[in-house]
Order: sequence, then structure tokens, then C-alpha cells
Amino acid sequence: MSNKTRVRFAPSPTGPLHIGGVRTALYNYLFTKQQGGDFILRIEDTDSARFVPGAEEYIQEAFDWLGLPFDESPAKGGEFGPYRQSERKDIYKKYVDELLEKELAYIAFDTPEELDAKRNETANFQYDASTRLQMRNSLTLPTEEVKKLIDSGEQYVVRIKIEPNIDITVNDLIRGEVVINSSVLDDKVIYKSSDQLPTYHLANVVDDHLMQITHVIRGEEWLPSAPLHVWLYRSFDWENTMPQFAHLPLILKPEGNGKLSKRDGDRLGFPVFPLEWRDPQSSEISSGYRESGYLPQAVVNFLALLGWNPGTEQEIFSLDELVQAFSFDRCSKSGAKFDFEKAKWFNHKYIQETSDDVLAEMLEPVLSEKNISCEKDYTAKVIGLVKERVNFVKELWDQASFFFVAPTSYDEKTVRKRWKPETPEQLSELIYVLQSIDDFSSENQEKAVKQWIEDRNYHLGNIMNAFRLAVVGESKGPQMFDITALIGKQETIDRINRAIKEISL
RNA sequence: GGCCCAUUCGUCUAUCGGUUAGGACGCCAGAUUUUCAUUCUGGAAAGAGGGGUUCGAUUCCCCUAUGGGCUACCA
Repeated sequence: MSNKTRVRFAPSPTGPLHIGGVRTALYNYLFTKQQGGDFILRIEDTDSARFVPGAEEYIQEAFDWLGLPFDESPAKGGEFGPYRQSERKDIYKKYVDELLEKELAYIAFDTPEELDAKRNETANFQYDASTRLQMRNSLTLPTEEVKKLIDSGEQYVVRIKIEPNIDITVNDLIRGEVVINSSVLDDKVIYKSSDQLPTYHLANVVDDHLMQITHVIRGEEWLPSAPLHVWLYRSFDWENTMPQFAHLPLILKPEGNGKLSKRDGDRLGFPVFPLEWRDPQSSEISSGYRESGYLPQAVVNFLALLGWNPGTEQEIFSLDELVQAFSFDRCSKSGAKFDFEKAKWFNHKYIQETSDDVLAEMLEPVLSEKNISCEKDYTAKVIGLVKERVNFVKELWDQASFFFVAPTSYDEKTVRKRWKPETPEQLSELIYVLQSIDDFSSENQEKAVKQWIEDRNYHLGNIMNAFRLAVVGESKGPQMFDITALIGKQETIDRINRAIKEISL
């Protein structure tokens, strides 16, 4: 067996991938790539009842968008496949039988109703060494009886037989040694005859072993069952090749209590999913980071810092830099509340670093939706002027619409404040001044207009603000002459004329 | 209820026994600006509580409190 680092991200396809899962996957990726290892996607669909169509495709697409490619996956294949647990039925059966033969597991016939009844009558009922002898299973029933029940089609499950009062140590890369006494563990179901599939615990351990996974990096919600997994490795006699564990702290709701859940996002005004998701049953739509105008690099950067820090004051990291810098001993042990404001800030930073051409490409759908077609080059120039004021790609339109369409109305407050009785006449003069400028560059305009203002002893602020109101429609936007230089002389003059006509009414 | 994990500014976090407890987001103020922003500068803002150990604890130990997770024939 090679000692190459191999990690897996193992979601169950029960819906869209949530942002906490994305972070877990990201840490897996960072760690394994730092080691020169492999990043594997395994679909854990052992619960046939909860399968949601489209979820697996969604997961694939999300990682494509994020730029975190898998080395092995259902889509890509690999030498340890298949990568969907539902396609590995036969494999698991063999290992379940092995445990049964070694008498480390047993068959149980108790129905869900019987178990419910038991739980109701006994407080803290647990199916374990203290109770298993009172239940209907292969430990209490005669062998022929067990055989007869199975042959007659009686549904059963296989339970792991946990020996009581043994301290089980889980060595966690983030938390150190966690010791749990086996008496608090129950005889977990590892296989169900109803769908002939194992439960998570068994499938997980068998697959991690067979796929030669070296590190299991997952959410903290798995910490309580980690001792069971260790027990399973022991039962199979695989403890010497058992993967190392790292249980990541959870991502919490920004306000109130509890871990971030699917419903939190749209309720609080930010996405919790990488991509937009449309529920196949209810048709309900949950927003995604991609559709909200986040750049994947910003999402990756933000998520990486949520629960890990470099120990320096650097905050902006490329993926490669993250791969270099990541380490488990700089992961925090406690849950992190999701901070939407900071996510916005990261996106702002990344938009500044993205080229105008790329942003123009991203703005294209918005423009065509508004029936605006223009040169990419023009759009890019516009973006160059306004991008420093936005957090999201979609905000570019709000900041730049007047570059594409002339104002149809004039902001009332600004009119009241900036449109004086003498303004129309001054702007008429301004038109003459602009008319006389041959090279309509920003610099030339500024020189000519300022000279005129000085000659006539006008008030700079009054002129410029009225000018802006006429061209933009309100009191916002980049340098005035940068705007007019881009939209051109004729358009500028037209807009001033229109404003004189309409505002004076 | 039981078991496990955690606990530094509002939030994300640095500190690995001795610091004016540092940074970032957000917030507030000032500067820049022909507007709105951006940007820059400055400011307010933290060791859950109680016991120990120690010359000295945010840091190590214990208890309490609080938060979180798990406790399914779900993952």
C-alpha cells in the first residue's frame, strides 16, 4: 500500500450542498494538495428514502464553479470505484458477513414499533450489552429460529456488538485525544435487510479502508460516532491502517443559536448554498453565491478563514497560497458564526483584483436582459470607472446604468439642492464650451471647463453638480469628465439640453 | 436526561506564563473629493464566573455557567 495522502469528501445527495459542507471539502482539498495527495468525491447514498434527484449533479457543478477539482469521483471515475455507495452493495454484504461470522455483530428482528415501545417504557433505553439479551435477536433466539425467520422473509438488521466498559481513544488532529467509554455506545445498526444496504457507519469505514483514505476530515457532528468507527476498524482488524481523524468546528448561525441551516440564508439575506437550488418537490428556490454575484475565489478565501488562520496578518489568499499555508494546528476548535458583512468585504476585494474584461463578461447577462448591446471594450471601460464602489457584480448596473441609458428622471432632492434659477443659462454656456473642445478627453474637458468657470467667476460646486444631475440624473458616480469622455460629446450635450428643458418645467 | 466538544472586542481571530492583550470586518469621527462611493488616518470595543498551581496567569488544573454537537433501520 502506498502512503500517498488520500482524502474524501463524502456528502449524501439529500439536497444542495450547504456552505459548511463546502468548507469541509475545502479543508480536505487544501490539506491533501499540500501533501501532493488526492481529493476524492464519494456519494453516500445509503439512505434510499432520502435521495433527492439532481443533488449529485449539483455537488459536481458546485465544485467545478469553486475551482476545486476531484481526482476521483462518480463522474470522473478512478481505480477505487464505484464512487456511489448504492453501487457497492455487494462489497458491503461481504464485510457484514465477516463480522457476523466472527460474532462481532448479530442479527436483530426487533421492529421499529417494538423499539419505540421499549424507548417509551424505559428512560434512556439503549440497545447495548445491558439490554440486548432481552431483545429479539440472534443472540437470544435459537439458530434454527433465526434461519427460519430470515427464510420466511422477516425483515432484520445487523447490529455491531459493542463490548462494554472499554475506553476508546480517538486521536484527533484538531482536538487531540478524545476518550470515550464503550458503555455509552449502543449496538448501532450497520446493515438493513429492507434495502440490502449498510448504514453510514459501516459503509464509511469499509469504503475509507478500501479506498485507502489516509485522513478523514469532517464536521464536528461526527465526533460522537468516531469511537464507533474506531471500534469498527478494530473489528475488521484494520486498526494499523486506520485513517487519521480531524473533526472541524461547525459553522453557526450569524444570530441566535445553532448551526447554520438551509433555511437561514434567505431568511437573513445571504446565500447558504454555493449555487442556486430549486427544490424538485416544492419548486422553492434558494439563492446561491454564484447567482448573487460572488466570485468563487472570494468564497474560497472567506471560507478558508472561517475556522482557520495563517498566524500572520495576511487575509487575502489565492488558492495556491492557502494550500501552502494550511495546517490543522491553526484550525480553531470552536464553532464560527457566519459573518455576511465580512464575506461581502472579501468579494469587494476580489472584484478590485479582477480585470475589467472579465467583469464585463460577467455583466453581459445583465445588459442583455435590459436589451443593451454594446462593445465589450466600452463596457470594460465603464467597469474600470465604477468597480471600486461595488461589492457584487450585479451592483455594477446600479452604479453604471447611466453609461448605457440617459436618465429619464432627475432625483428630486438633488434638483432642489443643486438646480438654481441661473442654472439653465449657465449650462447653456457650458454646452458652448464643450462644443468647442475637439479632443473630448477627460483632461481636455476639465481644463476647458475649469477655465470657463474661472473666467466667469462661477461657483465650481454649483456648476459641476448641476452638470452631473443633467448627465447622470442624480448625485452619484465617478469623476464627471471621465463619464462625459466615455459617453461622448454629442450624448453629453443632448443630455444637458434635455435636462434644461425638463427640469425647468 | 446521558455522553462529547468548546468559551479573548458585536463578529472572525492572534497570544503557545510576564504584552499598553495585536489584526480584520462592522461601527463612530476626521482627512481627501465637483456628487455618491472608494481610499487614508484616528477612535470606542474583549480574556464567562469562582477556586487553585505559580514570584506572576487570558495562557496550566478543577468546579460552575453558557454555547454547540450527538443520542434513528439519516448522513
